[in-house]
Amino acid sequence: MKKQILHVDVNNAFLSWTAVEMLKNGSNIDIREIPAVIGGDETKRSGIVLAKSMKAKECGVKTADTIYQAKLKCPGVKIYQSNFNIYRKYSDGLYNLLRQYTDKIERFSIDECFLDMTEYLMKDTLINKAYEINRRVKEELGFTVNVGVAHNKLLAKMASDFTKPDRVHTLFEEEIETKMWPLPISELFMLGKKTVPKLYNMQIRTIEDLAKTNKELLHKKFGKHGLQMWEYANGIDNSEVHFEKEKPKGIGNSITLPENITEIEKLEEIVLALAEQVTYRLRKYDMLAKTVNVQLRTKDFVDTSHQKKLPEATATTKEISKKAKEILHEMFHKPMSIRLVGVRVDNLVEKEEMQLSLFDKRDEKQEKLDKVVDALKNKYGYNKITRAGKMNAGDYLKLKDIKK
DNA sequence: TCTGGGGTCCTAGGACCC
DNA sequence: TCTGGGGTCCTAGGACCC
Repeated sequence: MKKQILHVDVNNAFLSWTAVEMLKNGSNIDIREIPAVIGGDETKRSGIVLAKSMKAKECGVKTADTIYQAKLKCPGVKIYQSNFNIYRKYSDGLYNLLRQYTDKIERFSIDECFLDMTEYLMKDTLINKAYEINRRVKEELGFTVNVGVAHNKLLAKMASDFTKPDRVHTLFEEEIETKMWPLPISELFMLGKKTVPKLYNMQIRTIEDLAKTNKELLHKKFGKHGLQMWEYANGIDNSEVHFEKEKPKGIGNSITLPENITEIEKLEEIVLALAEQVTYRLRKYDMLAKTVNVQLRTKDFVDTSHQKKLPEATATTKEISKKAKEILHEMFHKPMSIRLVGVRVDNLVEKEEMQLSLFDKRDEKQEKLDKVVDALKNKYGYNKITRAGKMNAGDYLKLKDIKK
């Protein structure tokens, strides 16, 4: 049986949500109506555009441009700082509205959802529901969404990306040739800036060109990715809407430092602070990690990462930060000027799944200590509680808006 | 004061085992 | 003396997404 899928995509999410919040707080300007962007903070060296208004887009401002570039392209553009607590609130508002239509919702990102509406068997009913969602979000929540209507997730997502904002688009199988095939390959989901030039060199320019390219040739040239791009170009996607809460596969935290660091002692403090955040989140999921990974970015934007297996799965700050420091020392073998430091854990397992053997070596005392600290953090907010020995690192980190 | 931060999945090479 | 070959685990890096 054919699935009935909707993809709901918030238009200029961060900017729209900021606009609605500002209006609610008594602002007399709607930043959706002026040249404006949501961006990081240049003084913290995180100055890139995260979202832009239509007027800013008309000047040529693109997502991920530097704030510096945005100002050049669009003199007088207004810059607003991002605030993920606000985004989470509006994202939840959208989710709660969509839940009135089905429980089978996948939160694909903070501003995108897939809905499995297979219960609405009539095609017209499905399209009517899409328009209803579009209208209700606008009226009840104050921002606009695009809704894509199709028989699989890929086509629904491609459809919601057609003309914006505030639109409903369908992309059923019989519409692929007219609506999707004429588009340039760069518009196809999962074709990024590395693959597109390679396809161009093969004289493949449109999605139709790709759809009609020999599948085996693509397989040979691009491996699994080649098969996937051929299927996507032909509108083939059998994936399910993953509506059940999924546990994360890895958890990471990284920070671009306010200035480059050359001393390993300072890096150690940053690594400890990052490991604290990572393990805090890990424990909130009731999970344990088997692998620790440290990432460094030099002043020249050269990224390296090293990872190591832990002797046993753990979630304690002590063991994970110890391993992270070990890795840091292994990586920092020559003078380096570091711009970004990251710590992440992978190979996560659920805590209950770990059977407690008689020879269990997990440090129960450390776990209890971590639990006390976590409870305090939950009560007073994350940044109120710091650990002795990370004061300098805290000086760097407290500048950032740390997400829970 | 040019270049974020959070993820997922895949690949390729080396180690190691039988 | 012409030294195979399959399988798994581990690691580093790359590509892509929002």
